[in-house]
Amino acid sequence: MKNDEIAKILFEIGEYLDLENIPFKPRAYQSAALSLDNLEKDIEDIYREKGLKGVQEIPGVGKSIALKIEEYLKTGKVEYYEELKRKKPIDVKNLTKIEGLGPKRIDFLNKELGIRNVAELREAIEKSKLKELKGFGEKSQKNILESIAFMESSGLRYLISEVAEDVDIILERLKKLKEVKKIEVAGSFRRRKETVGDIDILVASPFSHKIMDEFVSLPGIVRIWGRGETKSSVRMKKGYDIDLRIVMEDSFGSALQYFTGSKEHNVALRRLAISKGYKLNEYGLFKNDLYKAGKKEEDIYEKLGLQYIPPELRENRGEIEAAIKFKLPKLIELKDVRGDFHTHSSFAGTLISMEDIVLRAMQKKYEYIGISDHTKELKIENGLDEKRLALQEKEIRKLNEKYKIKIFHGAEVNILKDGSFDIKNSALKELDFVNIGIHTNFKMNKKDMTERVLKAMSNPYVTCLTHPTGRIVNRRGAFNIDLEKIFKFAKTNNILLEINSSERLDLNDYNIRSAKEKGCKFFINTDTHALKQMDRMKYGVYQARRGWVTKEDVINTLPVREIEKFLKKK
DNA sequence: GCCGTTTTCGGCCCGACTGTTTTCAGTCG
Repeated sequence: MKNDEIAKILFEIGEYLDLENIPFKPRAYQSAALSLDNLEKDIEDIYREKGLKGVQEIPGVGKSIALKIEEYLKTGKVEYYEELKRKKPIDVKNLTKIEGLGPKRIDFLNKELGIRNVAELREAIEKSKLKELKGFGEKSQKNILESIAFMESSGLRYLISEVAEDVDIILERLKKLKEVKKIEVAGSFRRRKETVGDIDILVASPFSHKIMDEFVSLPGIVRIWGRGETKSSVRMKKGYDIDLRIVMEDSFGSALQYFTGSKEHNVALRRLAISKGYKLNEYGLFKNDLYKAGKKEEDIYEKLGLQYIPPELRENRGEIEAAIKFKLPKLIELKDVRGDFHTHSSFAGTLISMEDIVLRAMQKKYEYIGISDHTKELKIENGLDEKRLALQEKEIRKLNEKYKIKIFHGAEVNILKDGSFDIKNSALKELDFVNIGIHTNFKMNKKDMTERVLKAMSNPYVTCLTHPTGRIVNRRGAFNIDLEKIFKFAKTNNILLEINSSERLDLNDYNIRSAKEKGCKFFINTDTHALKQMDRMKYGVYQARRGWVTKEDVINTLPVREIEKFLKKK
């Protein structure tokens, strides 16, 4: 989609204008960029269908920016942007990533030392030129150099599943202190964003010394960035930072709201507060300087006349408007899930027996469990052919007799390059459910890939399309596919879409929401290849929540009788 | 440059911290 490309250009225009110290325009460009980034529809389609007027309907896009978007769609370039780059050939995008450097200082460094990019900045520091400048010194020079080094060594964001364990340990340790009255994780971790840059932990307490002492002596810390009365930061072994903030109990709710973000949500919320004659900050909600709320987060939303907004929805993607009308969906919860339809057993490629899977499912108090091994094309997974699938059926029947939990027999069938399957319909017919997914030939153009998947979905035995975009967070991007068409087809033909809880997290939050809006239903599955992975269901549920999904949208929340009916219809 | 149940003109979120100053600009979240 051109959306990203244009968003990037608009964002950078904002950064260049920032360098020139122009007020307000930078924000205008950057909010238009954000809005474009969040757009569900393809900007090219919008322009084709509704022209310039349609483009102007995008929030934050007025006449001037719409014209620039049109120019890009027609010529592949925005002259205004090219001119800004010519005038100031500075790599603003990467320079602003360096901590302690913003537009003003970048422009200053360019004027004083002619610095245009990170490499030249590093060179200047190595020659100790920076610290001679007005407003810079030994310390800022050192900090900048460290930030460059860190950026070059990692730069990635972390999956929440990668940091969750550390977070749990820290919370448990700090909770034990009697000085800690309340404690919560805030930031993007609390919003359950798929990846986080750092972790924010918030504590309510009147005494802070002991808490800070404990915090900076936690296991896994490699360095301490700062240590103050109310705020300290540490760098963890894995490479990310944890910030701890201590506030008074009366401000805990407002601080939690503030530090949970997102930034965009907070900006919108504060605007709303102002329009109602309030002032909102991390210390509380005030009217005429009188404290009105702040102890509990819920009170702030209530005083503003809003339904409580769960953290997962706080992205300024319509949640405030919905909360004004008390029309927020009741989001799905982990406890609503009654089974898992994507597990791989040792009958094919993994090390876990079907019985292990069944026992683990019972431990989780599931009502049912689906076993879905790969089919034969996936040699590496020892994929099953028709014969072995029939053998597996016998084993599963035995297990069904032995245990109370209902075991469904399925498969994860490969969608071949031409959209056909690597296994016969006669075998699929015998299964309780059929997942289909792409595991090979990722590199196709959008049209061919879409046709391939649509053809696969037209097979009458298909229950669910697994990991529909093929992406793996931080590792592999989505393949080219027209999701709008896929979602429409899924809705019409009653095919479920998978919310995959593994590091794929596929569908992602945006796609989930757009599928839901088209009336699609989902499976949330773990894609288990090792027993422990059956525990990651929660990450799929988080994504679902971020996609505004309710229990009713997810088929594996149904009681066993109803899900049997659902599957039999296929 | 964008936007509108006080406005088509005049606003645009806000407080803390850092490193540098000697009262504050710039940056961050």
